[in-house]
Amino acid sequence: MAYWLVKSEPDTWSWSQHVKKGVDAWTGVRNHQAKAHLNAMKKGDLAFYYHSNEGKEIVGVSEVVKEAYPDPNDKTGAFVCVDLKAVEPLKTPVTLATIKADKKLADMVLVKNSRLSVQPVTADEWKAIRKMGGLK
DNA sequence: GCCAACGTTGGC
DNA sequence: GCCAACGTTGGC
Repeated sequence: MAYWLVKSEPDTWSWSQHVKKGVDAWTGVRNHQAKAHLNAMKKGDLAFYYHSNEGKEIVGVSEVVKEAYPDPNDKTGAFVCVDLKAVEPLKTPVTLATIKADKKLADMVLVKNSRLSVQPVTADEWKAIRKMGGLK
């Protein structure tokens, strides 16, 4: 079981849209590092859902329900996407500022390489953020 | 194959 | 809206 963090601009695709749809394809990745992470995702892995620009906070938890396959929106066929299912929202969103202020989390990829849209999260980071978000 | 120029992302 | 950081492109 691995943990991830995926980012979306709420303007484009927000958590509430994700929840409404239930399962949706995580498309639009056009970066090779992010692609490598998508390829590493396994069915049943969990991912934090992060809102960039608006909010700058982790708002929910999603589950990988389909492993990487070619992105239907990518004409070149070079990039992939996965299917994610909305699992549960955080009771309290965990903001970027909060993460930066926490010693345990200050070296997360989210802080170090904020532009990467799909990132690995360690088990420790996962637990800490769930707790901060008000989940068991 | 190097590197400068450019475009995009995302925090502030 | 600005700008720093990063990735990509293209000239040499």
